Amino acid sequence: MNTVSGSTLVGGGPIHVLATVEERAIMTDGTAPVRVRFAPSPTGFLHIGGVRTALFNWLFARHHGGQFILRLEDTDEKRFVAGAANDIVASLRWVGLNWDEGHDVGGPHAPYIQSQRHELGIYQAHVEYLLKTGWAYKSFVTPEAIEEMKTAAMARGVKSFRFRGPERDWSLEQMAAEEAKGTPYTVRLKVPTDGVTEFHDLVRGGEEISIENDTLYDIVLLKSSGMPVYHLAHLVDDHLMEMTHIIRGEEWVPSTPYHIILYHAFGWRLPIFAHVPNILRQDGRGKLSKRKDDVATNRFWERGYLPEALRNYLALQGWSYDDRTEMMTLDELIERFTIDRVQASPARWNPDKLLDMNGKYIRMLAPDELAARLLPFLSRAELIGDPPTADERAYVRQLVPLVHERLKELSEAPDLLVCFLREIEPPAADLLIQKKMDADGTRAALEAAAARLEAVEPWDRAILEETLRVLAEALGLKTGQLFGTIRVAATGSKVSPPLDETLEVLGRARALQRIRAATAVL
RNA sequence: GCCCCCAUAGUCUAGCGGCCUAGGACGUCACCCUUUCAAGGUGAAGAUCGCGGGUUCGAAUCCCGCUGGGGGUACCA
Repeated sequence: MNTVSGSTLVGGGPIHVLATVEERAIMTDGTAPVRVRFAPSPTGFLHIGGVRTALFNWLFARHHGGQFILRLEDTDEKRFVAGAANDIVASLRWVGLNWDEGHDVGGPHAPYIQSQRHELGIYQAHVEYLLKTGWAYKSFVTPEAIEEMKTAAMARGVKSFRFRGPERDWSLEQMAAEEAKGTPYTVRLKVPTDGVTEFHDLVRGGEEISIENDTLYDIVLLKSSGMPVYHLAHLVDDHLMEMTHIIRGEEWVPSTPYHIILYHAFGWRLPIFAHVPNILRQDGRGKLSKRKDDVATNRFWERGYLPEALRNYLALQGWSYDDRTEMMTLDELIERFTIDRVQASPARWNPDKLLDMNGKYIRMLAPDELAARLLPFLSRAELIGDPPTADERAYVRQLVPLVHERLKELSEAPDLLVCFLREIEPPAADLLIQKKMDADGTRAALEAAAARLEAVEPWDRAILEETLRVLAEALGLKTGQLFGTIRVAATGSKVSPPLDETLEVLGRARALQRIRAATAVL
């Protein structure tokens, strides 16, 4: 029996082809610690769908009082992107997830980065075992040759080509001889050619998912570079790291049979599988893609989304609690999240819903908190300093009530508040002139308003409103007409927070100066 | 092509044989509130539960077929 990194390589226990119903129950009844993982590949920014899968794993672990592990699967040398790991970590933390074990926090099963585990020889040792037991073989056929075999087979009328290496029946000696010649090779799994492979899925419930082995092929386990492929590496690590449940995207369902066969080959007990539904694009045509959709998690912050809103929305992509509860705190999600309520059918990305939820979360924020979250956006728009001065902070805090229930994205704040933080150009005459009014009437109204506002005491929104209402009546104007004109004059825009509050926060001097400047335009 | 999975309004979903004249949310529309925009309130439209067969006294709920959608089909994960 080989021992690798302190873990038993191959157990001598019984082969569990399927975890029994009883075992599945035991593994989630709290008597056995639940251990799940999120294992992203550092090939770019973290996809929003990845966050959803991570969230489900995390909620599952927390719900059952188990452990959540982060593992980096960087066995693809070609697609590796420097810095991606940092982005993934930052994105996960941003939405509020933490992990009990991982490359950055350590843990009893370190290392948690596959390239490092590869260097330790972990995968190679496991492959040796498969080779020795006849579950794998070295294949010297080149990719080009396989391609030729495929076209030839198709030409012969074979409906689907399943590659099985001619070396399947070679002896270890034959393989060694070929290897000695220096011929490059891959190691492939010797997949049974008959019978069926079946497994149970927590999300799909009901019957076992069953696949005819003759529709499978001999997958590569070790690339010619010696680097393991996902199918081998993730499985060895999941076993060594003692995962009890594998919660992953449904795109893995088709390759699960290979994994079952591998577990069988190693004589390991199966973990429990739960394939969570994909998130489809808005139009339903395919799953969200990095190329076509705005799915970079790290972009949601700058787009003005609150992590709690994104997290809540994501929790509802493929999972629901009941027929009406949608807004849930982290603790509520943990308490309520169970796999049996995860949907088997794909969800669809719905930006409108996310936006609505974000608005709701913004409205739930305490004013001080919203002010704090708004500062970076205002700084980025260069409306305040970076970092902001104490005066700027205080002023922004004053502005919060004006936009609090009007924001759906924090990123909208600069546009809404620019007129308070910057001087404005005098507005165009046609903007100032309200319905059923003309230039003369508008000028007269603004002049009268300026006169009244000059004298108002104190400069308080209730007084301001009352003053202007009285004025409107005196001028024979509708409140909407007078307020509209002053609004444009004071803010440069037809849309603004309520005029009384706007004037109050603007201050008498600036308000009057702007109204007078506008009057001059007419 | 082959294999696998899925199927309730435009979208997300509740429903797990009778509580359903199918509930909630987003979106849409109308009205109310109102100084604009939001927010909030009220209400409406929108689903013959994809289609066709069964099982059953009874089916959105169970079974089969079809259709449709999605996923997979790499020395990527």
